[in-house]
Amino acid sequence: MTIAEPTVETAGRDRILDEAASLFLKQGYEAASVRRIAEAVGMQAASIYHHFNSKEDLLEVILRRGLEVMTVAFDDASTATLGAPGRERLAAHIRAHLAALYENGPYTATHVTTFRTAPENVRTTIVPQRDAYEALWTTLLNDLVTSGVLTPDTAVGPARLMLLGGMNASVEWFDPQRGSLDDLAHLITRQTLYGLSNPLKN
Amino acid sequence: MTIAEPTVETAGRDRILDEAASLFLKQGYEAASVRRIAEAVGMQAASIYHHFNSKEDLLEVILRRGLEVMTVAFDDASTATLGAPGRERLAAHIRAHLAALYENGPYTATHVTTFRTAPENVRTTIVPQRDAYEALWTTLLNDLVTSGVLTPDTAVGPARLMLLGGMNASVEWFDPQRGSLDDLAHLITRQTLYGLSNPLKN
DNA sequence: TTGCCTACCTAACGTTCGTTAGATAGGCTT
DNA sequence: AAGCCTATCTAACGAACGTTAGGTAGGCAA
Repeated sequence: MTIAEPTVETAGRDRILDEAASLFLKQGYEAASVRRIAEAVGMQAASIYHHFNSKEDLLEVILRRGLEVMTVAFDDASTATLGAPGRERLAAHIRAHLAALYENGPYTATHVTTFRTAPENVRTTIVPQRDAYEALWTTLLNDLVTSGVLTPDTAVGPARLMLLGGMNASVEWFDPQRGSLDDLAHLITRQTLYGLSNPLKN
Repeated sequence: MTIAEPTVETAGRDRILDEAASLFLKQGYEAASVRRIAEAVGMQAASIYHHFNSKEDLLEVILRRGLEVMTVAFDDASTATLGAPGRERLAAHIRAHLAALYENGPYTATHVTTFRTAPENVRTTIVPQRDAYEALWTTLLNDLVTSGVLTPDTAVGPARLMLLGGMNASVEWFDPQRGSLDDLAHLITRQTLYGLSNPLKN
């Protein structure tokens, strides 16, 4: 009994997180009541509070986990393409972000759809970790500009926001059951690098 | 007293719509209570129900108005660039969609951020009108492919969703008070057509 | 001038919300 | 075997929710 709290990690807790994240994703944070979350898990509403201090606490854990899934995916893509050409590195990171959105549970998808309207105190505590993730992308894009892969006059800030925004918006229409994640990643990579213009009629 | 209902259109009603749309945009539909909306307008919660049948009714009117602002903007852009070159037509429609997001009130921005988690019956009644707007874009992009402006192997469906998704996602970061809407439109148009790749190192 | 209609008000309704208190049943430790 | 701890339960709290009933003041029409 040296350190008590953080070592406890039960299956019940993860079940709650899974169901809550799914409901937050589908209905939004406010619309998904603690009672409905509990019902989805198969327990009473009060039992949720054995695992979490409050509904806001539950949301914060979910948002943080979603961010962590993204960050890990980004780092994995970085180490996997350490010496690779710039275009390959970009492709790998796009693919990684999309994988974070559609694999390892609904946490990342819930994060990107719920963060904007989350209660202010929850949002505030998460902002630093979120800025860190965006900084990873900024560094990557800056590298690609410096190494000449991207146009020298690239506006890195807007480019990053458009790219991430476009990928995140795909949660509204892309169904990983119906479409291939690799196809989506290739499509977005190609469109990001070369655009839609017909090269023969430039 | 031939036709009573639809002729009534008061300033009070529009005030309610404005404040409600702003609150739905900032906090989400569920989090923005009727009482808070009424407070923002400067009246009592019960007075809202003199103008609207229910909170869902209020949301539906707002979502529909947001869609109408988009559609009118699109049609205006179409007639304004009837004989123009393909790239100019695309640029005009991108600029028009962004203008719909950031001018004429928060209705369009509220639509694109609130629609996904809106109550199902509200969403259902709006879907046809929404499909009609997306069809406008599909037709435009198909025309641009046929006329050779866009690559023949363009996947029009995903391309449309990425473009609209990227533009809509800009409501999370673009502030029309700080940045120029024309600059944003040019940036998105250019990135959509030509991508970020360095043409010298192709 | 009377009467009606519009646009608000006050008061209250039943429901659902997040949350807490306290009990219980089963498993692990001693 | 005794005691504790974890995970759940039932019951209930006060607050906030969307909504309704009924009243009132002012302007317009007859």
